[in-house]
Amino acid sequence: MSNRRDAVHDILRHSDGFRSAQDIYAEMRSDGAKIGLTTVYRALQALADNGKVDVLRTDDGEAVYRACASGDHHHHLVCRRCGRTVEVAGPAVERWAETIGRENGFSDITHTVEVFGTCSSCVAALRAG
Amino acid sequence: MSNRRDAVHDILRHSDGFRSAQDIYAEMRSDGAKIGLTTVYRALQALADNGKVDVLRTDDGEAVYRACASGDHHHHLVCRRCGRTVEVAGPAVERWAETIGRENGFSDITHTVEVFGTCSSCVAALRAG
DNA sequence: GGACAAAATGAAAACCGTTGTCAAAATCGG
DNA sequence: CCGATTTTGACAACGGTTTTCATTTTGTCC
Ligand SMILES: [Zn+2]
Ligand SMILES: [Zn+2]
Ligand SMILES: [Zn+2]
Ligand SMILES: [Zn+2]
Repeated sequence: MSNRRDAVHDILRHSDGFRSAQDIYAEMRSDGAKIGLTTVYRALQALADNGKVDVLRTDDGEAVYRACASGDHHHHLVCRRCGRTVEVAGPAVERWAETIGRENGFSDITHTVEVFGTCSSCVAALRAG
Repeated sequence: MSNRRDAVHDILRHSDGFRSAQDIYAEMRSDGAKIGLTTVYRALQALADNGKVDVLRTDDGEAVYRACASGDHHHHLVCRRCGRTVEVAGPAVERWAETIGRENGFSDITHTVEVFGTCSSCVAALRAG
């Protein structure tokens, strides 16, 4: 039914790192797709609401999206240069967050965890410079 | 020298949780201070650049600031209802982030970690209805 | 104290990602 | 088909932040 939503989802599935709405919109337009920016935003919102994509905020406040392979709770190791992203599990972190919350009398504990670095290919590229 | 910067810093020092620029501006104005919003933004930027305050982004992309007691690397346990914030250390998380990065061939590893929950007083307030 | 240069200030405009509006277009149901 | 419902997208509006730039304050040297 919702062909547009699927189109947006497909773009994300074929991307490695996190992508912004405007980014996705630009790619779709340059691919000849007839779609409006509003619709891209709406599709991303719906996908995020249904847990189909992960969302996070860049340092400058922009929302970026990714269709992750894992549907389970996980975190991300992101190359700050090329955006390459690896999904990682962190049972120790999950336990730590829960414990630290409890110890301080907090309930309904959630957390956000992201790891950044420079991936090996980017290091190589920099060396070749 | 920079009287305004200190004034902004003071507001943060007397606040418990994270505060937004507009929030701080409103408080200063209602306290009779003669200051512009631009200056508040500039002061916060400078304080953040000098590592005097911690910054993070809310879910809706707003930047919020806090003058933390600890100058060392630490994370935050934040009440999502009243904003009360506890500074927490997580040596296990530091190690985990470093390891997971290394294992995937990443270097210059950094991370962001925040824990959210409902603090005990908020739970009590909710119960009292 | 002046005089002048450099830095700080703030009102208003510009910026930019995002959301709301609403009429047109596509889709559905009968 | 035909009316009802949903989806779409151009455009305007919004809100937080940054830029601009003329004015004010501060620092320095005499
Ligand atoms: Zn993910
Ligand atoms: Zn987790
Ligand atoms: Zn802190
Ligand atoms: Zn840490």
